[in-house]
Amino acid sequence: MQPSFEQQLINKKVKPTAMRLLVLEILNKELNAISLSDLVAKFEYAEKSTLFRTLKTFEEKRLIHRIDDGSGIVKYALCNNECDDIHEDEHIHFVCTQCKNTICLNEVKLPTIELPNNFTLKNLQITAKGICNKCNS
Amino acid sequence: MQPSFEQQLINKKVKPTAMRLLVLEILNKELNAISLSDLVAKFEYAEKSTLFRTLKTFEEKRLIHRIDDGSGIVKYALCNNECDDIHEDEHIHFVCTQCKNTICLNEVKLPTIELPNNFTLKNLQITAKGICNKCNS
DNA sequence: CTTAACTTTGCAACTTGGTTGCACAAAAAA
DNA sequence: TTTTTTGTGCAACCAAGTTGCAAAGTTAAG
Repeated sequence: MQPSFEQQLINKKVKPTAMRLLVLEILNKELNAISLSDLVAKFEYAEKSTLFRTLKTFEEKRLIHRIDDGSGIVKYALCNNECDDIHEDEHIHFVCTQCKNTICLNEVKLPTIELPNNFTLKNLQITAKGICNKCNS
Repeated sequence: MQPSFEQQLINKKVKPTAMRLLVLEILNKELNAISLSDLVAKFEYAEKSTLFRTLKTFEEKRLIHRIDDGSGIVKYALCNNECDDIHEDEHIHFVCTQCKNTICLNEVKLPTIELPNNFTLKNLQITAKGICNKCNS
């Protein structure tokens, strides 16, 4: 059974304020990755800086991970549970060129890449662009 | 034999102004991808908007390609010759976490990725992060 | 050659995303 | 309850990217 939003926050050592609960709720509802502006837009009276700091806290405490999908705008999505330890955002992101949504493809496994001599790989960031399942149907 | 800078511009149907020749020269010297600000910094008296438009023109006329390496800052690098037709930036970019340079790895071939059902792939953008050959030696 | 038409450049100004300082409110600790 | 810490709201700022406009430069037409 899913822990409550409040419990989710407590588990990650984040004090569950009203603001944070609201943001967490939105992130849970949201299937796609959202940006700070997206988030601001979901509130009637929004304080950008507070939301910014909320996202920052969530990221530091590993509730969410940051996504750079090549749009130039940072987006965020909830972490999977595994994020607890590694927090390496080790999955592909898909950007639909039609609906513009950014989706975490957790199930797709990362390929191995052969780098030239003397290059050391720390981490791979892959963004696939195309048409998503919803726009295709 | 390499065509002159002027000839390169004419070939791509770009009027070879003094400004553009200077920028092309810089891009040719530069091994790594550079941003607009990087470019501005290379001039004593620089007009950001002119350089911005120069890069834009170069990109439209396919002399250079745009790179989003996850830094949030757009960078540019000269196209290979093949860019004439496809202009799909079909190679991996490497970002060195030490020297911060962004390098086009033209020789590394792109992996194939299996997307879930109903996703159509148009294009893959891969950024590898780690330590580059220079920093490693 | 001279005027008209178009292109490029320089300058200022603006937009947007991201970020910070500061004071006040709220919560936790003493 | 008082002190200390933490969170929030507001204003302001920064950097990257971008645009409008007029002056300068180029090219084409008469």
